[in-house]
Amino acid sequence: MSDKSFKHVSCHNCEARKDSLFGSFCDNHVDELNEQKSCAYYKKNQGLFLDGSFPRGVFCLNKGKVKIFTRGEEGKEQIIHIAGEGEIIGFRSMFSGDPYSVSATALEESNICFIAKEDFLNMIDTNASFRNGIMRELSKELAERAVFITNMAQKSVRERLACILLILKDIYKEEEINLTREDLANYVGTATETLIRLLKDFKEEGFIEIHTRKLEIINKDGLIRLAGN
Amino acid sequence: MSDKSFKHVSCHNCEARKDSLFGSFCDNHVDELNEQKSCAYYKKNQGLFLDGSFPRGVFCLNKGKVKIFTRGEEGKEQIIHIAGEGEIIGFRSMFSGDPYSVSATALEESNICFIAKEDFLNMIDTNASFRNGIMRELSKELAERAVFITNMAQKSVRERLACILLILKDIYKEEEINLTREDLANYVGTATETLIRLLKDFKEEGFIEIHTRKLEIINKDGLIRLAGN
DNA sequence: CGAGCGATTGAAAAGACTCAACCACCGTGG
DNA sequence: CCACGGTGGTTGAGTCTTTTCAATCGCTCG
Repeated sequence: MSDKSFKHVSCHNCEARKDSLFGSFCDNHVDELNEQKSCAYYKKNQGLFLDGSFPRGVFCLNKGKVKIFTRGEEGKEQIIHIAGEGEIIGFRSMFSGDPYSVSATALEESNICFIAKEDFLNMIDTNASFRNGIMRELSKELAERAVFITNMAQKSVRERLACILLILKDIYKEEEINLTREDLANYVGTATETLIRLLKDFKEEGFIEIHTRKLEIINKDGLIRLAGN
Repeated sequence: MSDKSFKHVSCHNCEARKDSLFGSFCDNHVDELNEQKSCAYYKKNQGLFLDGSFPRGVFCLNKGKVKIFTRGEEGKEQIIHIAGEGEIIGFRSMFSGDPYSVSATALEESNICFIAKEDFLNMIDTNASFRNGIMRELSKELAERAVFITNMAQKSVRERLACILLILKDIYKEEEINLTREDLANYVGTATETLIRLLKDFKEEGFIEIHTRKLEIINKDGLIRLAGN
């Protein structure tokens, strides 16, 4: 219903691909990838997949941002990760045979390609270096999540907010961070009201600037000191 | 220094292997595995590896329990996982080339085999079904950790304790749960004192029995209701 | 028998959440 | 062009959970 066709990006000159796990593909493989993938435009807040549904393939983010989240008992979202350009989304569930354990939703207008499970698994089986890249990625994420767990368990909300802002800085690069207060709170793992109060504190302490909805980090080192890891 | 030689267990009749990722190995592969692995006895509190050091291979737990943990800023442990019999430990870091992001320590007297990185990676490359098992395992753990993060972020300490007790029940099976209060607190992500108070509550509410240091779950359904997921 | 670690308890303080109300901006329809 | 409704943002007050600190207890290992 919302598949307004976006420009079909070729994998060959896809900037995002170059830093991605597909980056080391030789021309032949890129050809193949380019034929197999389909391209779609996603509106803000449009879902890619839902927790509990069965995966049919992986998504590759050409342009935009996507939040990966779970839902707790009362339906409250917990954001686990925000994917940026070049990221492959949903490949974890390609291997387990289980339904998705997380949901994914576009945070802004995004251009996202899709590769069918069969094609993806075929790449994994036949391309050892790609496979190793995927395994490395799985391992890295596992390590990241261990740190995340530790932060959640041991840091104050204030420290966690500093951590998350630094992570977001890396994702948004030179752009301003553009998330609803609720999404940000659901990433930090706190109540929206608490988050708002802390943002105000951070502003007063000169760590950030608030441009209505968007955030700009103006004292990265200060945040690093505050975050403490 | 503490390598009191334990009985050398053969992979062929290793009970733990049968439920493990090595379980589907054919006889030839088991032979090979058996020759490659070395076997060692670990005392309680003896470390397998430390965060930051470089992995030289993987560990396979024949008998005992091993805690996997990180350390937060002030050195406080956060337990991420407790491994039981049949688990392969440390294979995540085989792929990334990075040093360990977590530490591992035996929680009780354990018998643990070791497989050199080279041999392990060779198995991965040559044995597709084993490889798939490993990838499935990586994915499963990723999913588990997403749940863990959500629990940490959204549940009260009381609910988290219920969750963790249920997880421990699955690991310890019919045995009583045998952890220091501090380890348990570091798993739940709370202060030791808070944990002790909650254990007392749980006892008074008829969920558990406390035998000095050991815990026994006597109302699993109650805990499930309390944990709420 | 004594040292020391792990377990326990109490009291006070801090951090975070909830609830309730209010504001501000934005797009819509009249 | 303006009033209206709605969503997302903000603020305040009160409450509750959880932590911290300090002290005590009890068991076990040399």
